[in-house]
Amino acid sequence: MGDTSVAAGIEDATGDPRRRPLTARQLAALIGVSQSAVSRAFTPGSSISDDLRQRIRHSAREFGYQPNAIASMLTTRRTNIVGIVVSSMRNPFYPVLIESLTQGLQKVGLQSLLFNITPGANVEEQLFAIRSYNVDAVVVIGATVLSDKDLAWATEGRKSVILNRRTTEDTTTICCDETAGVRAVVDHFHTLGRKRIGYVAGLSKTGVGMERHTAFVTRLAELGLRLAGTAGYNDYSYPAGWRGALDLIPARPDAIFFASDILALGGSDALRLEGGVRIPEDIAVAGFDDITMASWPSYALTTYRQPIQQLVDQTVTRIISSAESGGRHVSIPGELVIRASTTGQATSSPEIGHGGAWTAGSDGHISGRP
Amino acid sequence: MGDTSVAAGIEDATGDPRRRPLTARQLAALIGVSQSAVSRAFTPGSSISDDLRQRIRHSAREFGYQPNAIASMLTTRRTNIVGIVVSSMRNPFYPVLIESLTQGLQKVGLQSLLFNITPGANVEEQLFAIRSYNVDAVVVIGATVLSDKDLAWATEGRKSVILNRRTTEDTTTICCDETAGVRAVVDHFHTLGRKRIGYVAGLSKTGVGMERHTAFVTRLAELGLRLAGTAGYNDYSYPAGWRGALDLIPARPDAIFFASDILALGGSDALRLEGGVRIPEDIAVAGFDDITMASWPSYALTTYRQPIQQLVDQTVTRIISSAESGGRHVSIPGELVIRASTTGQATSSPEIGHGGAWTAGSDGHISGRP
DNA sequence: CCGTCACCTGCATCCGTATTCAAAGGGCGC
DNA sequence: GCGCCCTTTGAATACGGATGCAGGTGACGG
Repeated sequence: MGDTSVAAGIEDATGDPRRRPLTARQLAALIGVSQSAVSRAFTPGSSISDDLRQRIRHSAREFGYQPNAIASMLTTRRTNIVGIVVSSMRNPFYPVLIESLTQGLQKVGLQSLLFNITPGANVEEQLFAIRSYNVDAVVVIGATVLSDKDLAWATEGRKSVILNRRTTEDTTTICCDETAGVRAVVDHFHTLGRKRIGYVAGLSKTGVGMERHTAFVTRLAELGLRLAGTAGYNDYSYPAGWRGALDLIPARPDAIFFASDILALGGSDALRLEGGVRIPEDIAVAGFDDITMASWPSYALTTYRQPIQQLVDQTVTRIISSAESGGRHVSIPGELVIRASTTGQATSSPEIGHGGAWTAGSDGHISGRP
Repeated sequence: MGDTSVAAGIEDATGDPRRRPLTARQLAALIGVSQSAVSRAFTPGSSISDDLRQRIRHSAREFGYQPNAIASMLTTRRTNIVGIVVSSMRNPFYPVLIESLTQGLQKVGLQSLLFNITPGANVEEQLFAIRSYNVDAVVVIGATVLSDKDLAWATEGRKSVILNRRTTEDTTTICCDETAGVRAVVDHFHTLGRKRIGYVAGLSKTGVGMERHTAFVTRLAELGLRLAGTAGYNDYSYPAGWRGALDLIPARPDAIFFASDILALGGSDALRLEGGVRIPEDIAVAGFDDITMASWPSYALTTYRQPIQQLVDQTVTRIISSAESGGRHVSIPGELVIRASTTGQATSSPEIGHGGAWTAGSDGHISGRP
């Protein structure tokens, strides 16, 4: 349980007795006030005069005092830490989501403790860790590795938000509006006159994959379109998309919807490089997520953009609000992004986000260029 | 300093008085032993009989007791938390590195607290946080946003490892052997008979970019090859690679070395889609890192693979060892991965890592396929 | 049979801060 | 001038577990 730590062998970094940081009591003694005063100087909303607070904070800077967050966690029973549970960052959608989430949390003074739950590994140990670290909230991203039971145990007694995953447990889940997204894509195919539509799926279990698939089949039926076929390899990855697309070729689809962009990228390459298929002339292709690469001119992938910022905002809001933790299912609409993989219209060159340009002569010297 | 927390407004998740978890003292009372005994039952290597330990741990499971990690941090002065400082996860190399690192740390019982330092943002606040959370060690990944001074302050008094970045401070840095890598690539170009080689750089300051550039120019000179030109946009990104590659076309290179894979991908697309260049017939292309996408058949990018697992292993080793924190520069060789972007030889289809295959009929029902 | 010693166990104390409570000080109205 | 109340401050205690120290037990040798 708690003693599996090989790091019990972690040792002190400095040979000499590491100078312990100043404590509130010491600082208080130095400047002739009480420890309480020091504590109050760093506690927003506490009863202390502006004058004293300024004086103490000034001395704190001078002597290098910083409140010990660990100690205050013990008394306040709040860690200001959010546990982020994730099972893989291989799908490019996740790093961006995690980055946004981390930054969103930072903005409100929360830190992110990352729990990487890998399939075969020490799942139980990690779940124990989540609990013993007393995180204020848990955000689960995908992580279909975890059973609903595991999930419930990990989030028991604390706020939690589940992103991009379904669960039968009574917790808040926040997702992009999968159904609307899938419909938008299918409708787009329909508008373009495509009749035989194939589907390449990702995971089939607790993820949002099932929903996308259901919505897809439903919408197809509503529009009277033909499901050319379905393929999937229980994995959201480029190779899975590659093989899934090839599997569908015999069914002669004129459009393929991939359950996620990363699948679509693999599928597109397979179609073009191995299948000899032209996109979108022979087969139109669309994905879901709008990862960075979807916008690369080499793919120009039509896709449904997940509203990352809003997903994050909602997540942060629910974490810092006092709302009961009971289950709420938030569904946020995304946005259909139409690119050449369905329309064939060329896309413009990518734009550089930031940073100045510079070039250098053949002598290798690099010089600035405004 | 410590009071900027908007999350001070974080509120209790449950309306009813949240049942506090069992404490060691309570458990001790329940089973008629002392609190010390409970503590020892969960402290490896402490003086306690096997019998008692088993009994206590058994009751702990029964009553749902778990040691409070926060409380033990206070007395042991060890958090078993490693701060991971990162500035962006946009370059696909980083998510994989972070994932590996997190898992490597987990294996030895360490958790990862993620600090996302963004350019314009609350850098100072984050640095304060790193210190006040008393992390046992700090791992800085890239993060050229931070000045050497910031770095020193954040890592002061604790173990630290800097990955993929240079610093004048006296800390351990662990990098792939940039020089060997660049040489391997240049030599490869040379072997292929390429004579006019261009270079597309990334960041120019504290990153490893300068080293790669220096090594490149040096090796070129040694082999008597011609530097066709250098371009760069102070950014490791696809668009930067795109524009950098286009900048070089007038110089008529027959090979281009990109300072990182993500640049190379953008560059390759620019060359093919906008420049009308054939790869590798007209221009051979190589990158650095070996990110996942480099192996995609659409790019089949020759590159120098960073030894991620070894970088992680070294990092973890240094963190859990008692070695003095003084500066050591570890340089680990990677591996040249030759693909079609230089040789033109076709690459095989991508392989699916895991997960079973399944397909479905046109009725939308998904069935397993072994 | 008693002394010695190794091994366990409990008691008391400490980690560094938040917070309750009481007391001190100041301002104000009557 | 006095009482009252509000603000500000310090003393004391709690948070939950780790650990030094001393006491207790049993084994073993002499």
